[in-house]
Amino acid sequence: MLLKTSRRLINCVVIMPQSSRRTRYQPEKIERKWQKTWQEQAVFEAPENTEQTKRYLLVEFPYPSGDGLHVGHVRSYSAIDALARYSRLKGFAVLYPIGWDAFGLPTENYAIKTGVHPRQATDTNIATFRKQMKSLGLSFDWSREIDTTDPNYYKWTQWIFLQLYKKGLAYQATIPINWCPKDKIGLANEEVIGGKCERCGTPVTRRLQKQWMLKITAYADRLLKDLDTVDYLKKIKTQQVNWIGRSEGAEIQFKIQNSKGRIKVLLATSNPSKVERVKKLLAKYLPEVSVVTPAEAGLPTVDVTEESNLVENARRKAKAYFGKTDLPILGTDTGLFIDGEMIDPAQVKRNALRGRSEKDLAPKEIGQAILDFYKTIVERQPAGVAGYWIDALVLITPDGRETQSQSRRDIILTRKPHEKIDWHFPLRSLYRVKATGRYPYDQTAAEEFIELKPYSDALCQLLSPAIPVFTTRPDTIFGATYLVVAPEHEIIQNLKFKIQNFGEVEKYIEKATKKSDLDRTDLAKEKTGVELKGVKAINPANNEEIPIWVADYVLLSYGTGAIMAVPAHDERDYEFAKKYGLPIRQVVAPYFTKNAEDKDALRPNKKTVKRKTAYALVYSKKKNAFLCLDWEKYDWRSGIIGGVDEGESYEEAARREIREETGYLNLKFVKNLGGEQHNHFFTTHKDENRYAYGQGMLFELVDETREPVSDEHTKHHTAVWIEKAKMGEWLNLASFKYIWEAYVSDSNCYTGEGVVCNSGPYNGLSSNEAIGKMAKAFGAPAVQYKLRDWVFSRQHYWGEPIPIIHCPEHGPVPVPEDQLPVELPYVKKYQPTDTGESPLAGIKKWVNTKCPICQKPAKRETDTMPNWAGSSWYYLRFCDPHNPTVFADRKKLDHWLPVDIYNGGMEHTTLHLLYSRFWHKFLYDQGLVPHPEPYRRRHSHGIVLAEDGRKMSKSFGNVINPDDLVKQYGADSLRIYEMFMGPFEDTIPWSTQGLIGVRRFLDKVWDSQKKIGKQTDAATEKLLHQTFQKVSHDLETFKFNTAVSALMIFINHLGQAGEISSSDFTAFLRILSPFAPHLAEELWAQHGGKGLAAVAGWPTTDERFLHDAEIEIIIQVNGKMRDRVTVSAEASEDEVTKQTLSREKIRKSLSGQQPKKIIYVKGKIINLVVPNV
RNA sequence: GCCGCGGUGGUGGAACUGGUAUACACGCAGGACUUAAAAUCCUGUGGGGGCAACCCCAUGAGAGUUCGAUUCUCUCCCGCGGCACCA
Repeated sequence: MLLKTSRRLINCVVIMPQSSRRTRYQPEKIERKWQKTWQEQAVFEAPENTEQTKRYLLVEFPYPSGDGLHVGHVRSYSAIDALARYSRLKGFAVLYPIGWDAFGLPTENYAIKTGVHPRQATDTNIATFRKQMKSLGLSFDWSREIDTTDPNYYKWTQWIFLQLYKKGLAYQATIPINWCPKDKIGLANEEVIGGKCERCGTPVTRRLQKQWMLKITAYADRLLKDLDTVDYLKKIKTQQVNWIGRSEGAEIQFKIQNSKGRIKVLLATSNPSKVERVKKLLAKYLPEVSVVTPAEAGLPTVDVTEESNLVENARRKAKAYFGKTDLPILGTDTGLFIDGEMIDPAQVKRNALRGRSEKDLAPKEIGQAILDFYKTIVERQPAGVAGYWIDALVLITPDGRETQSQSRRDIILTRKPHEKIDWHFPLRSLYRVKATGRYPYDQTAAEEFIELKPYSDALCQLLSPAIPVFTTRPDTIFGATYLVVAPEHEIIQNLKFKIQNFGEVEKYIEKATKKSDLDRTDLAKEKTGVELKGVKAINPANNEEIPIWVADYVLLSYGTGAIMAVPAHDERDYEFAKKYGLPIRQVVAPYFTKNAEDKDALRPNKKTVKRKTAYALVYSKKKNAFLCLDWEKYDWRSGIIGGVDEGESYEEAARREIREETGYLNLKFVKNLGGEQHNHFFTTHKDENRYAYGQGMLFELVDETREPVSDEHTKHHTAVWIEKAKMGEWLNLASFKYIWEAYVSDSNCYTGEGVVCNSGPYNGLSSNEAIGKMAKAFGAPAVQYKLRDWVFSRQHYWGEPIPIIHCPEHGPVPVPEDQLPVELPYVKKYQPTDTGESPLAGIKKWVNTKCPICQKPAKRETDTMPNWAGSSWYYLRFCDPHNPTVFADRKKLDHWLPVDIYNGGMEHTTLHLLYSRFWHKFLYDQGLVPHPEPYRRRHSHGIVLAEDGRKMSKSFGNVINPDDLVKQYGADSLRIYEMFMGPFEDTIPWSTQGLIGVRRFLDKVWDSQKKIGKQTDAATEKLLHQTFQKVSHDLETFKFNTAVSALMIFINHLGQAGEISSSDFTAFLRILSPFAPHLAEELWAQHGGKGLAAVAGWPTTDERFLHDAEIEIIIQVNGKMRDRVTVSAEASEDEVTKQTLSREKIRKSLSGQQPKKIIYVKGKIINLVVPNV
């Protein structure tokens, strides 16, 4: 109450002009008036049929929350508004639109809590926002206002989704999602705060759920590359680059080692001749596989003699074998089995054609459709399925025709269901089938089996798969001493029958997958894992058998979900290997050489001599110090170094050198330090280049027993004991710095580049050369991205329904475009269902519909789209917001696109920007938009913190409400203050005092009316033109704060000394109007401005005022400012020098000396250099 | 840990391309007006020394390059933002 009263008191004072000597302006009297005028005259509607150059300025459209406009919004809108108004004055045709990104969770949560329908809440919030924005006098083109929750808008959001679907870029996949076990609801990543549910704080777990996905990864490469073509703030680009996370390396296959008879498979036939043939083939080509017949496995024999009853046979087999045996099943004659599920071949074809008639399609298209359909079936399978043994009933011939194929078959296999599959393979094999007119297993001829190698390869892969591994360091492959696979990796399930400790492995997997993300990152820093006993992989570089481990430090979602572990050169692998006692083999040696400037730098014309060298650190416990050498002829400070003689080991050489150079005799070898290292430098005393390669070692001094050291040794260096604490500083040779590092960190892991060693024929290559060569030799160069596909499903009510209908027969079918939009039904309950489905699932009337293909009962998709959907293309709709027939008319898009300047919060610079760039590129590929990139330039404004430096938040009670500020100080003050507070991109705390300062400035502007006279005085005129220049430049470069300061400087000057003509005064009003549009407009009207200041044009700078006839030269002595001298602008260097030297002050500074050197920078500075002053 | 950005008065910040460090604003101090307060106006305001002219020091710390460094290079410290076992 008290607060309110005092505030009112302040208001009263503000309003009473008689109480102040300076006249003050009254914003509340003028602002509303001009806002009305602008609206009535439609001055801010984007002109389309003009000759003017267009400029499209865009601010992120807000989410109309219940809290109303935030001062952070105002910061962005005012600044870009200043730019928009400036651009109009400059003569551009400006599009500066606004709308509402209104779908989203807060509104839905509010609805759940209060029972107010989201539609109604949204409308209320929008009305508030609109009113607030209008009260600020923002020059938006309100005729183009859009709302993402308007069916006329989201019709096109849905339409774009369907285009993505039709191009195979939208698909369904079962993936782990964040799940709140208390609320029983799936959570988006944004709703998970610190591993906990945003609403109730329950720790989030993972749960598999079928979700719609968008294949943004297909655009990863272009999203990255095209960043070169746009002008974004550097940090925004970096964020995008990091998010996409491209890394180059190699994919390498590690085969699983097999041994005879280790794998047993069930042969799904009892036909004796077939059993015999298969056994014979397997014995020859896959000896590790042995076959069990159903009879041997105690399973019933299924009679499949009648080929005409194919489907029935398949069904019977499936019933008899699948799920009843824990052996993998090898081949059947009939039907189409996918992981035990029997699929009716006729149905396959029908589904594949998706309601299109066979007659309308070319044979090739039919073939492709069927193949595509197989893909979707296979890819739909959850992870962990062994592979797919499909007896295809449809064959495609080389010319693409479909043939009768009941007795033929094909194998379609996949390594990993959700990963890319070499779909070329089955087709190619089929060609061969056609060529020979036979198919594999009925023919026993070995050649034919070989000729049909893809089959045998595929079979091998199914039964003894390889593990693909991605690495950025193929040069370290000889050091790969074990493999690690992610707990969810399918290979583990595939190898189920080989893994001896499968129980233990399963337990580990269960524990690992149950861990939430929180546990996996924050807590479980200590690496854990279990070896897959009974299976080994083959290192393709050296054919060594290496163990395979499962560990959760390897992530399924990156690369291939498996790694080759190189403990010697990767810290994570090193840590793991140390813990579990796995072998560590060094294959890259660090390579040290000297810079060209150094006196030990290599001399190219000298020969290089190789020398095996021992590097020893000797530690004395008693002294807590190390035995070192201080070199006489060189600036070297090292440990003990010495060449290794013929027949000597490193240790022997080290012991000998220690004795010879320091005399110490009793030493204990402790361990190697840092492995092999290479040093390449020039030796002055030998006049040759030396290539010293060798091993660092740690010894401990046992006792002081010592023999005398010969003069020959002491003349080169002195033996000294250096305290442990000083060693790091003291050592200065790269070789020993490296050894010391290894000692201190107690790690022999070296992750840098160097020279390849212990790698057979590759020894001696630099790691860079080796990366290329080894990648090709043992695998294939490959590129990986961190970017994942976009999870596009939300189980919420308040979002765009995904326009898909699920038909039991035809699968997912797109809603025909003429039936869009699929409108959100009106409901009373928004709570999610127990099953984690969207609340829409409960609305039977809406869910149940007809299949667009067969008209039989079908169900609507109940998931809705995420918030990001509507905002991924809104800038397109602004070009043509009311078009009922297309999302935007192409001509209008051609006219307005791309967005010239786009501003928004830093929080949207990764996801939103990436998503909308992705959609835009997709639309570009479809020929629907004119450019590959939507935004030419992107800026981000900094956050406005509360006055106390914390985030503004209701709970802290430190929120600043723009409405109060407008009421108390006027919209113009608020707008200018938000620009003046600091650099646009910086986070800055709010300061109401600062705002008051700006208000004083506006009062001064108002007051300066009385300075209007007949003529502008010279100084004022000059400053005015300089201000035109400065303000223009600063606006273009987003330096709003200094633009405002330039205006203040001018007004300060005018208030103190100046006189100004009426026309110059109104010229000032024009440059003021982007910042304080209301005040400028009012004064403009009062002082005879024609029309509106908002469209009055930008004053031209008279260049004459930017250059002075006389300039001031700064005089420095030794770089320090001592005096200044005014000379004519054309003055020559000699003249300036003469004048400078004649000055009393300078002569005093020089104290009689003559300058040794004089540096003159034209028109700026003259610097006199004297030896000592 | 990695990547990016930054560190300038009591405070927000300014300084073009290496050339007068601290513009503009807030705050503070003193003064004017006023019975008084507010408002407004004037003056001062990085630190130290000096009666003064003027001098010295200062852009996170330390080094380097340069006639001259807030600006460029290296090392370190601190803060912010992003990513986080990314193979």
